[in-house]
Amino acid sequence: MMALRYLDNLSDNGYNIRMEHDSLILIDGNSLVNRAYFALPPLNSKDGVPTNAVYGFANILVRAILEYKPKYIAVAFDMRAPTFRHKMYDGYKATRHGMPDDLAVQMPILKSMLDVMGIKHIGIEGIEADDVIGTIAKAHEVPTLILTGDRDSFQLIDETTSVLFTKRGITEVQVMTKDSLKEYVGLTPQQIVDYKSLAGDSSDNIPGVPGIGDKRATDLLQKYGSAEEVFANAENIGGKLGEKLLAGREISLLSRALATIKTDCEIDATLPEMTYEFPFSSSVFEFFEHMGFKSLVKRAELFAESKVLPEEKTIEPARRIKVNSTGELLTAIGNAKEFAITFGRTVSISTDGLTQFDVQARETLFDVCPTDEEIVTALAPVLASSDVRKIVYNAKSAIKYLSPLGAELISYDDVALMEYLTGGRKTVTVEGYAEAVGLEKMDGACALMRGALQAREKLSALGMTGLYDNVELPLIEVLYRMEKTGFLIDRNKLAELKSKFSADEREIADRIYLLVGKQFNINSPKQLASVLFEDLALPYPKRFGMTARGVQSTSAEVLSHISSEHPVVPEITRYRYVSKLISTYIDGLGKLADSNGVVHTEFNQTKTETGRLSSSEPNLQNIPVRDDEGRVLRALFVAREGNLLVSADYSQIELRVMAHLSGDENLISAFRNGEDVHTSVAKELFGTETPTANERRVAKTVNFGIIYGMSSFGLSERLGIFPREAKEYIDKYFARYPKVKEYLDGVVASAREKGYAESLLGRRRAIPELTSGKFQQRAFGERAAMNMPLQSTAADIIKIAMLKVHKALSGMQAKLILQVHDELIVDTPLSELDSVITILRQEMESAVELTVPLTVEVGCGRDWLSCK
DNA sequence: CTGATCACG
DNA sequence: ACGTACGTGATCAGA
Repeated sequence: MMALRYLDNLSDNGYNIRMEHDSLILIDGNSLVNRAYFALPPLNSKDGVPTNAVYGFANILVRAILEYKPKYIAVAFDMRAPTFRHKMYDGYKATRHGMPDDLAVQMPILKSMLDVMGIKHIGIEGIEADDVIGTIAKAHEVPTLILTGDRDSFQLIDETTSVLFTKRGITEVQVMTKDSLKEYVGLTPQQIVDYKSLAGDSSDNIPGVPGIGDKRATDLLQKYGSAEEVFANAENIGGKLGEKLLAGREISLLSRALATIKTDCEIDATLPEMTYEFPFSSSVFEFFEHMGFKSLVKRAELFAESKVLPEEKTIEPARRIKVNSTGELLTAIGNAKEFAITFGRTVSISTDGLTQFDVQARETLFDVCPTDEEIVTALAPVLASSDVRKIVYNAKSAIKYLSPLGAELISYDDVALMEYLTGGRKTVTVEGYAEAVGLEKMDGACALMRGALQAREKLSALGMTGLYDNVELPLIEVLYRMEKTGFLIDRNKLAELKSKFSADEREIADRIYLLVGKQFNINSPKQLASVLFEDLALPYPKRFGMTARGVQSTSAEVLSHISSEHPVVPEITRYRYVSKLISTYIDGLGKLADSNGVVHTEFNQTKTETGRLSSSEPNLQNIPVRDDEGRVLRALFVAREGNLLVSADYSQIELRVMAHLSGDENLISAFRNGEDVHTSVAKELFGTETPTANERRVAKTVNFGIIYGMSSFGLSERLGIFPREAKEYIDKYFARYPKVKEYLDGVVASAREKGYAESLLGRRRAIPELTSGKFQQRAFGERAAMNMPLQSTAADIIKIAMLKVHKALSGMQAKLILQVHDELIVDTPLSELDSVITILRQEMESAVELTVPLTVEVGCGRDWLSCK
């Protein structure tokens, strides 16, 4: 029981946690070395031998040793010989390819490294590494951690065994215990094998029951508990699903046998054999040196004798002081007018950038540690004080952390935001930030204190203080409120659309199988290409090249070119569409709704190159609208009980910005006269007072092209005409709007000279591609430079509008809930409807004053669909 | 994980 | 002579 408790509490950086028992780490050598190999760029030792996989392996091994201080370690490797699973099923791991050569040569090096370290490694012909690990894990009572990137191992989790799971290559690990498995995967360890017996496993080529995938397998197991019970109830389940189950019973039993890790192999591995020497001996040091593992050689704590090379870095290390009470933390803050603070399992503060005080938060091994609540309660007055400036990294996430603990964050600087504005750096973790500035990852508070000083100077030097103080910083609170309020989903409608689209999807799939004469995975571009261009021998339009994987593209564009070649092609196009609607928008949305049916998107403020926001989990900025069939999904987004949604969007904001920035009289007068800009441009291009619908369409495409820095080729593609004709349109456009041409040329020239393009409010984007020697890169830089001020100024404008709208709505019930680049949505009580419409129009149109009017179109309705 | 595909402004 | 419009995020397959 104890093992579970401490494993559960191990932090990412458990530097002051001690194991209370002698523990064992079992490593899946092949899994880890593979991940290391693919995660790292090619590296070589002095003699030119590839080393990236060994280096990655060494790094994660060292991290595990330092964090968990295991008494025993063993590494298991797969051998070449076939195992009982291959004999049972020909296809087992049949989709696996052999190791790349430059990985294979590293295997003996890796094993000699383990030998030098005195770490036992085991490879037995005919027994897979998983089975070796399973057997050893079950044979010993000690707390055991299995280090692997392979999810199969989750079935071995029990009271004393957990899995250290590598994620994102090898940069992150997650401890998977019984409880966290339930939380993240939704299954018990016992159910993992059941799951594979139903869903199969494509990486090992375990078949599973045809027609049962991840979702259905999980649902069935959550409902019936075990695969056995699922089959016992197969007849009651009925329908297609029931049939699939009944038909797939045999294959499921085979799959189960393949997926079950053996725990009773003949392996002799006693605990004493699995001890190792740490800190490492000088031969390990020499090995690292010979291999060129510089960062490992520098770490004194790894080696018994101090043979460490002189430190190159000149950055003064942080002094870290561990405190045991909230009182000591408050004393450390003292009367400081500002201090840096990081939250997490450890709360750290620094007032001078040199010394950092850490207190371990949350439940830990040590009863003396205060809880999150205790720390936050003690700090609450100073966090909420407008007299003390708090320096944080990603304030919105700090506010989210503090809010449920009853604390507010008022008066702060956000280093992540400053870094984004001044250096175009995207937000990482505070630990990542500390490392990026040359400190240890634990020295977050010190890094922030130092970074804030520099970043403020840089903001001021770049003329961005106003953008930061008056727009980006206050926007944090607005975004937080929007996220917290969230958007209500109509769950009845969701279920209704789900069954309607799913039935549709099944029918289309059946028609496709009938038309091509076999079943295959329509979602697999590779399988689809082989069906279309080999089985059916349809002509592949040759202007579409091969994809990076060396197969023909099956994109909607390719399909549209061959749609009349075979009746299956339009069916596939439609299947794609319906399947996209289901997986991304229906299932995706359902998973992310809270218990009240509300989705809380995250607005990312430090993500884009241009200063736009982005939205994720779920992304509410790409809900279908362009096709009638998909647009109905907007009816899922509804106003709260008794309320209405009001949607307001800027009309042609980017073209208006271009009119303003270029000063082109012709364009300006079109907007001042309230003309439809596409029609105006059509008149100019075609020399007619009454352009046809098609002429307007062409003009609209040209307008978009201008915003995106188009080429004649690009325009010709989209209009389906020859590049020569497209060039005529472009020349004509620039002849009629000469200052637009001047302006765009000027932007590119200025960006090339200064190295960046900028928006109306002084937001910058560095464009180093402009000075590249490669034509392709340079051309990209030119297009990006032309687009940036337009997209970015539009982003500035709606951010100002959001601040104004939020302020104007204060004290009302109506709430801003969504921004979609040029659109704002407010959920409002009926009683406030008129005021809200007025506020939106007023505040959005007056956000900035341009030489052309900014106009806003407003609509309202019970749901988002009916707002238009 | 990366690439292919496709949803949005 | 080069390759082909700017900016995003989610899902799936397959390595």
